[in-house]
Parts: sequence; C-alpha cells; structure tokens
Amino acid sequence: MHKSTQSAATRVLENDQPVVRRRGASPEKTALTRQSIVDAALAEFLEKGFANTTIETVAKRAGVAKGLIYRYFVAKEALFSAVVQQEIVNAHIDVDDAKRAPNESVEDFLRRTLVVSIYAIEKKSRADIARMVIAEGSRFPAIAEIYRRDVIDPLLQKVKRLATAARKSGELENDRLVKNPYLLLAPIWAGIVINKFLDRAHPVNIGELFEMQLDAVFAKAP
Amino acid sequence: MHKSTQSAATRVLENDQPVVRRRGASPEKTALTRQSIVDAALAEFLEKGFANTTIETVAKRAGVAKGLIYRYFVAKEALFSAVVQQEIVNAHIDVDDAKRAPNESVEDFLRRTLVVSIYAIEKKSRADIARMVIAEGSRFPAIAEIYRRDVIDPLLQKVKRLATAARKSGELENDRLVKNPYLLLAPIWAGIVINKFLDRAHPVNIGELFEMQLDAVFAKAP
DNA sequence: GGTATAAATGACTCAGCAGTCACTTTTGTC
DNA sequence: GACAAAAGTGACTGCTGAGTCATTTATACC
Repeated sequence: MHKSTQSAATRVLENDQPVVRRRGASPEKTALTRQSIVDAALAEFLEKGFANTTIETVAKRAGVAKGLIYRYFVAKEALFSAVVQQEIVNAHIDVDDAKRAPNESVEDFLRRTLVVSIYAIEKKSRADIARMVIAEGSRFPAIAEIYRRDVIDPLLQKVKRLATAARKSGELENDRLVKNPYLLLAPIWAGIVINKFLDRAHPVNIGELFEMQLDAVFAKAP
Repeated sequence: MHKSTQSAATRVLENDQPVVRRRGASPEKTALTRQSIVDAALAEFLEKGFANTTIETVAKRAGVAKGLIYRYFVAKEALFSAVVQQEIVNAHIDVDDAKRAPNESVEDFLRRTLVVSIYAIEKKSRADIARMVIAEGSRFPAIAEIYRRDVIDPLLQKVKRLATAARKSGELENDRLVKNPYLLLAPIWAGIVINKFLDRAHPVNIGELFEMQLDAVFAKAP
C-alpha cells in the first residue's frame, strides 16, 4: 500500500503530525484562533454563566463568525468544558509538602506556602473558576469531577500528609486534622461562597480567615 | 362619595377583606391552588435549576394549566422568588442565645443547640435551598440578599454575642471568634458546597465537621 | 497564475419555551 | 334557574438562540 488516499483529514480535529502535505492556514494561526475563541468564551461564561451566554456573543467577542466556533467545538457544552478544563490546570494550588525543610514545623510551612497561595486566590480569578464550577456543577457533573480530582483531592492529600507528620512530631495534640483535612480547608470554600454568591457587598478576607483557622487548628492562643 | 364602583378587584392580587360581595371560588381553595403551584415549582427548581425548569412542566406537576400560573405570578422570576422566599423562612436556624442557662458554658450551649440544628441541615432540604440560592445567586441578587439577611446575618450576630460572652467569662482565650464569627460557621457552607456541588459521591458529614470546628475553636485537646 | 485544501462567513432553519388571550367551567348570590 | 364574577384552560404568538450549510476568502504548493 502506498501513502495516497486518506487525505481529507481535518487538522483541527487531529493533532498528530501532518503526514500529507498541508494546505490552508498554518497550525499556529489555527491554534491562535482557537485560543481567541476560548478566551472570549471564558470571559463570557464568567460574566453571565453558561445558560446566559450565547455563541453569537462569544463569536463577536472573539472577532469571528458564529459558524467558525462549530469548527472547533461540536457544541456549546464542549466549548464550556474546554474553557473550564484549561482554567482548572491553572487553579492548582501549589503546596509541595516535599519542600518542607527538615526542621521546619508544619504550621510554619503552611504559613509560608499555603497562606500565600490563599491570599492569591482572589487574584488571578481562581475564585471565579471555583465559582463557575460550583454554579454549573449540577449541570456538568463531569467538570465538578475534574475539579475535585485535579484541585481539591491533591490539596486534601497534602494536608493529610502534613497533619500526620505534625501528629507524629507532637506538633499537633489531636487527630482531628488527620481524620478530616477539610477542617483546615473549609474556610476556603466558605469564603468563596460568601464572597461570590451570598454577600458580594461585604466580602470576607479569605486569607485572614484561613490564618485564623490555622491558629485555631494548631491551638495557638495569642 | 358613596361606596359604589371600584368593584373589579381580583382577589388573587389583594389580600384585604372582601368589601364587595364575593363570587367564584373560596379564598381557601385559591390559596390551595397557589400552594400547589409553589410546591410543584419548588420541586422542579430543585431538580433542574431556574433556567432548565419550564412553566409548562410546573403546571403539569401542579395539575393545572399553564395559563393559570400567570394568574398567580406575573412571570417565571416572580414564581421563583416566591418559592425561595417561602423556603427561606423555614431555613432559619434556631439558636436563641437568650435561652442559654445562666451557668451554662457557651460551648455546651452551642453543642446542645447549634450542633443539633446542623445535623438536621441535610434533612428537610435546607441544604438544597442553600444550594439553590447559591446556584442562582448571580441571576437573582435579590434572593441572595434575602437569604443573607434572614438566614446568615442573624446566625452571625448570635455567634458574635455568644463569643463575646465567652470571652468575658474567660471561656475563650482569644478574640478570634469575636472578630470573625464566620470562623465557626465556615464548615457549614464549605460542607454544603462539597456535598451539593463538588463531591456528591463522597459527602462530608457536616455535623461532624462542625463539631470538630467547635473543638478547635474552643481549644479542647482530647 | 492556477489549483487544491482548509478557514471563515452569516443568513437561515428549527425547536423550545415564556407569556397571551379568547374561551370554558366553576362557584356563589339572588 | 339566571346572572355575575372569578378560576381555570390550552392553542397560539413571538422571540431567542443553538446549530447548519452553501458560499466566500485565505493560504500553500506547483
């Protein structure tokens, strides 16, 4: 068999190397167009939510025609999924428990790393991503699932490991945090809900609330 | 001027006493019909959210015709508001700080009252009401506002008063809870978000989480 | 410049659904 | 039973917006 036929491959849909000699626009330009659509969609979804965002508006914002969006995404749902998944990658909170110095207390380590991340949550629209996942979570269980797997679970695991270490070293006097790592993380989700859904007018300072929680969990009386 | 004219009063729209001699169905039956619409709407909104609920379906579920709903509620939004407001009244969590026994510690009082309420949150669909308020909050700021005013703020105030009392009596060794009553309440909202939006498969026990928080905040080392 | 291929367009189709309204039924009053 | 007034009906209207597709434009290769 010779390498003829099998030519009508749409590049948009497959990302393998072009075996057949290419025609049309460069893959770079295609990628840029795709990205501009995703960016516009993100902005629209953040502003208006899934149901109230129209493909027409996304197209206008991206500076392309409506029909083009359907070349890149088979349906509105697919666009939404792509947008959120891209953002979830960035939402990942970085607390690498392996980086704790040998003689550093768990509490100090958390203050040095996690607290900083938390203060940054409200910037970089991480909280808004969480808001979106929450708001559309019941319509898109798959997305909530991804968020849980990629953002929440790793965080829970790290806290659990740290808590176990702190328990062993005697830094923690009880098993509460080992048993339920959500104890430490609860203020994050509570803060997001309060600030983004329930009381935009009087937002709580999530970083501050989290530090208080750290104080309370590590039983420090000031 | 004599009391003639001004007769075409639709009873549905005004709830004053019937000055003019009444015709048509009894106010009781009218109220029942209205209630059956609200009940059906609640169920539908809980199942599918605002955008995915159709008036047609609500009507079918209530066993009435579509048009009738518009006799009772001017628009879909108005129906939603009515439904949620009715439920918010029931969502009110009962922790009357005046009922604390003179020599009862604040912690004991909270365990006796609030913890019980919290364990009951997941029953009676209070958590589902919260879920709805959160999910539709950005589309209905007015409803989030009502929820905040009628459910959250009173709770915050009570916790603050109790915390102040505990601080005076020496039961609390720091000002954290006085400064930010959300510290105690955070697990509630976090729990709702986790259970209703992010991880339906592995729900946390909100009551348990809340008790842990109580332990931590009141610095009890078991 | 000619040609093949893919990108891009936007007018159009079609479905769903909020809200309307002319009509029917029920209820109470005399 | 006759009437008036309100409750209740459901076919219909009009609009919005997702998704399609025939056509046009851009790009690459010869």
